[in-house]
Amino acid sequence: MAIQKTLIPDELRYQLLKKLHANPDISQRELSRQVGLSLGKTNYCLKALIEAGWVKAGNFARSSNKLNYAYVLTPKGVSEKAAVTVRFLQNKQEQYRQLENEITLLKKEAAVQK
Amino acid sequence: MAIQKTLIPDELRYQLLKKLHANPDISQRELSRQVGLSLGKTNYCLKALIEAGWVKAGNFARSSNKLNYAYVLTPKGVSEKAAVTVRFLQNKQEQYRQLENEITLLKKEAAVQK
DNA sequence: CAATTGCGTTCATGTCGTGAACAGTTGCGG
DNA sequence: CCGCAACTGTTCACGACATGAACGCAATTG
Repeated sequence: MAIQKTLIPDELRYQLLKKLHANPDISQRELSRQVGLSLGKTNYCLKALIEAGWVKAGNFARSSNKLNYAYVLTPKGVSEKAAVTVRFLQNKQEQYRQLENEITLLKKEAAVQK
Repeated sequence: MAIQKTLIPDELRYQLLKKLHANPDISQRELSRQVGLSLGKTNYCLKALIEAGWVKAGNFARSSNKLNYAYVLTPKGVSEKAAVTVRFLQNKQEQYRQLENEITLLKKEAAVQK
């Protein structure tokens, strides 16, 4: 059986690409803080984004620092960011509709039990 | 350090109390199917509901069957069901508002990137 | 030239969901 | 009566996964 690498859900992908696009010169620790992930998971996701070809880890900070990479979105990464934003939006809108239904149902229940 | 028993979130509590109230004579397997839980977790949650005094496991099905309990809501269980329904509703409405905000933000982003 | 700081990376550890397996009970057909 | 199949609640070994302390390295500071 082929091993299925745990793939990053849209929500995470969206937030990471958004953060990185706005601020490529950011450490994994800082990124993990801003997105609310553990350091280990951030590292894992970042590698996945790089392997997917959406992000490139170049080192340009202060005179070619070996560490302290800059995580820049590739052209593919930019279009993926746009795509995932749209997908994410549609998802949210679907959730929105479902919530509407659930709320009206809940209101009825709450009224009955009062 | 005191061991913190994993407590059942409102959503689960709501769904379980609702199902049990509508149909007390239900097996754990059937309940797990309807609510979408694993058997093990269903068993765990049921015990928690019983320990909390919201549900009583009496055996009344076909001539005092030793197994095949009936899970009936206690008076406390009934009022908790009403309470959790209201809490759950408020929660959903809060989510609803947050989604509204997120969606408008996402729409802007999607428009910019187009 | 230490010492400190910050970096990316690793991985032992703990947490938690899962469902196959088990023992007990009932109902049914022979 | 007596298997036997079909159900029940309960358990627990297993796997999947998140976590963050620890490590080696580079750059900066004193």
